[in-house]
Amino acid sequence: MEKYVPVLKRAKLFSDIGDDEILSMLDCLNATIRQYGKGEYAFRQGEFIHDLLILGSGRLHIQKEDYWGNLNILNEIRPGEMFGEAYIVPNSGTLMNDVIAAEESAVLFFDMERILTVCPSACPFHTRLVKNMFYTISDKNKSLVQKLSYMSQRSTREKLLSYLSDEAKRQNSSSFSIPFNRQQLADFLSVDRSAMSNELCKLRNEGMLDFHKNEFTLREPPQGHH
Amino acid sequence: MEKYVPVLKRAKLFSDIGDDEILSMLDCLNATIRQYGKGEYAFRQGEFIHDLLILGSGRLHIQKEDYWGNLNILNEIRPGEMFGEAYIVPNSGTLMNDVIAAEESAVLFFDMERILTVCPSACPFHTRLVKNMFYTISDKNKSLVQKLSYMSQRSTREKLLSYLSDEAKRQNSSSFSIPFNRQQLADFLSVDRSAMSNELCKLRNEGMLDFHKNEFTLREPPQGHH
DNA sequence: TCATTTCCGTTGGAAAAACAACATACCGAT
DNA sequence: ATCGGTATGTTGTTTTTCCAACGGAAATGA
Repeated sequence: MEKYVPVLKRAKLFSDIGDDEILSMLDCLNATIRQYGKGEYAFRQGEFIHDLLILGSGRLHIQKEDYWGNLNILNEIRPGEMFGEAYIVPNSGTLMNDVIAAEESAVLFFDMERILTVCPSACPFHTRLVKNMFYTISDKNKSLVQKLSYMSQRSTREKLLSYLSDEAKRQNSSSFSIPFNRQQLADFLSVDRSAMSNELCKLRNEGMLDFHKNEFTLREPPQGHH
Repeated sequence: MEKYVPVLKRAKLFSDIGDDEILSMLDCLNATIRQYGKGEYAFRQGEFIHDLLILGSGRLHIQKEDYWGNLNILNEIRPGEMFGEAYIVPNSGTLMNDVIAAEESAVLFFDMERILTVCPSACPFHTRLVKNMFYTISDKNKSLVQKLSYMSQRSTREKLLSYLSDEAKRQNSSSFSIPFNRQQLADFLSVDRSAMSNELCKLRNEGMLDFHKNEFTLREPPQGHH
């Protein structure tokens, strides 16, 4: 169990909690480990999840298979990442996805009841843990809402403008850089790369913005333009 | 303050907590109220939020204005709903949206620090509150992830299939009803209603599914079909 | 330096979605 | 049953996106 302390130390859930405390909390939280071989299903659609899960080592894929058997990889989980936390809620129903080990992996199981039910005195860092938990989920929540606001735009142009506009706000400057190359940005916005590239250049020609590589600058559109 | 107890009682955050406890917790959590007139800005893009917010009465609109001034109503908040919780996280940056009172409204402010820091003994329902908090956010999180998985599909057809497939899983039957009419479903999936209606009928003609009104049945596609 | 690879922009044709306009079915009220 | 309103389905046109293919620029590495 000790071998995973360095991984957990970097996990948001345990930020600001020291090595010793983490180790003692693993006990307090009733943590257990399960190993999965490459290609093995860790969880299947339809299962109930009762524990908070953190990947200790390896790599997991969150996959979805629809009614007609079409497969779709939704997400890749890296060591230290928490997952499945949304399904621990009572009456949240069963898992809607499959979780499969992309390589030999170890998953840590934490008893959720113990995390949320504060122990009387044993763990002084329990409050810290609850806060981290809340912060982690809230953060995820926030980025999901933002992404959704881009994706709900109908056209590639609008998707780009809403995303870039938000980044300008977030970085508090009309000049900013983005953490994506073109292909990644296209994937993030769920559009075709070449079409997006084309649209970006149109926007530049119209004077809405400038860019080179992943440095962007938003501009006031020329007067009289619609 | 007492007048809002019935509203809070119905709020997920206070579920399973009695009237008396709610009232005493309002004190414990340092709750305050602010009133907003119709059309007044409750919060503006760029502000920091430190408190958990619940709408006591009225109606709020979450709006977004982009760099070029285009307005977009993202969400409508009803009494009892919690909002802005994602921005309480330290270093989460400032609010990305405007919040405007669509009608005369009252907003309750709760001190987040006090919610997450468990008081020694005074509030026996504090643990319940923390759980509710977690459950509420997780629930939201789950539905966001799901919606995102539909929206990230490129075509209307794929959006429909992934949504309907998920509903079949969730209701554990290939026959199920959905909580939307056509226009609402189109809005939910961010597509054009008539195009979606058209696509649904194509799918029916291909033998993939059947429906009338908001009752759907998924079917195995006929053999030999691609 | 040269070869290889990756990234980015461009183009044209095919496919799909949006849009507008209309037809039909359904529903509630009188 | 009739009327008005709403929800849904249908069709044809316009616009947009997707897709595949290509060329040049920049980065990488031998």
